Amino acid sequence: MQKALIVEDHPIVSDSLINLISSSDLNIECHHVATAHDGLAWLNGNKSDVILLDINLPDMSGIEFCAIAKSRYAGLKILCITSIEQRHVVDQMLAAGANGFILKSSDTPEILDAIKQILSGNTYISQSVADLLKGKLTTNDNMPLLTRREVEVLKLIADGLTNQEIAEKLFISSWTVDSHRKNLLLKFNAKNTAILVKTAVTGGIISF
Amino acid sequence: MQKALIVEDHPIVSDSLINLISSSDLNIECHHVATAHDGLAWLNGNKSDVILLDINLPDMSGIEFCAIAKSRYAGLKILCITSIEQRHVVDQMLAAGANGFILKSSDTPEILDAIKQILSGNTYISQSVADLLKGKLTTNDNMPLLTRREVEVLKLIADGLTNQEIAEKLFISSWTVDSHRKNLLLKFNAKNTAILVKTAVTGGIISF
DNA sequence: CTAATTATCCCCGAAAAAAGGGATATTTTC
DNA sequence: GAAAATATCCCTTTTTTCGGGGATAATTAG
Repeated sequence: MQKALIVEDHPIVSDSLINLISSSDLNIECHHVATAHDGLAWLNGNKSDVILLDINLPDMSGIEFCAIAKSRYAGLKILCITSIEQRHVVDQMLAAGANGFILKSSDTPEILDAIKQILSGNTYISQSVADLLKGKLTTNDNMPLLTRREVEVLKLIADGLTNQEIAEKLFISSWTVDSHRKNLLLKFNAKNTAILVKTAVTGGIISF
Repeated sequence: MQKALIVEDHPIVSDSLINLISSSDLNIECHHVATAHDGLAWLNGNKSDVILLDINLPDMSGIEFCAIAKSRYAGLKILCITSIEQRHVVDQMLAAGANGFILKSSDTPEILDAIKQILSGNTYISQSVADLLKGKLTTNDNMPLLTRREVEVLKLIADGLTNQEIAEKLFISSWTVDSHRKNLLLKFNAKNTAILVKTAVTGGIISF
């Protein structure tokens, strides 16, 4: 008997997952918590083989939770289940040590398959997520590839700083900031700052 | 036997809903579609008593879908099920004629209760949503209250239009647009367009 | 090592936005 | 009906952005 911990704040989803697993051929016992805090508390005293993890938790980002859990319990497998289909989240999640990644929009059999795969030591990435990583971008992702500096400048622009202010903050000339700004407008094919920021935010490049 | 249409693009959620309803004491037959387009097509030829509607659909906003469905089929009841817990969405949804509103984070019994309530002609609003409407704002909502015109102008600003272009589009003077812009900056306490747009997008006032 | 990319710096002129004033008509709300 | 909110229009000055150039170090990738 293996054990799974479901960290998910939407009962409708967690109920479905528990039902799915218990009625499958997997011999897994599920425990369910709704917050990252409760999840970490439960791990501290209970052995788990796999965590089914929602990215949007009320008290902590799934990315943080994943990083913490992985650093404490080496053998633990983490399968992320989310509805966010944006590249940067997948990147960060995998960097945090996630073993698998599926979307809520995945078929239910795919979820069971993913659990089997990661329990046997593989990394499971659903096709739609794999497409994202390969840059095939099946859905809404035509975000340009930015350099580190450009992202940095973009965030400061979105925070309302002027070229001059950004220049002072980054210890560079305002001419340089202007160059980056122009490149950003070019890469995003944006007419002005307003639509540049909007595109960047909706595209997930700027979070909060 | 009454009929329900589930409009929801996440199989994990729709499966759970179907399961929930069929194993309840409600005598309801469920039909499931994943897109707004399919939903409208099905309604055009099949009687439905109630729609369980997700707000985030791939091809259309749930708000639009709600407005269209309500205008075509007067007796139809619509229960919105979403994870978005922001005030403006609730407002728009109710304005579009929704009969009920619950969150995905609602307990499963609450969902059945909501269906019963709206089928018997009541409007059901879950406690957490009611709290939002009362302005208690349990989570993150410090968005200023905007007028219709301000929202209109804000969206066009975020789309990259200049004051002059907005003026032409709305058949008003560019001075007027400038006034609205100033009020927006004031209400959002924003230094410039960049942070104004960012705040509006992350706050959910501008969708896509 | 070479080529490409990235980061840096520079100039100019036109366009737009921001900050600062106003004012008046029309709705909506009380 | 009166008060408040909303939408409209107007002007000036300063700041900032945008479009169009250009150029040179420092990395990075092949």
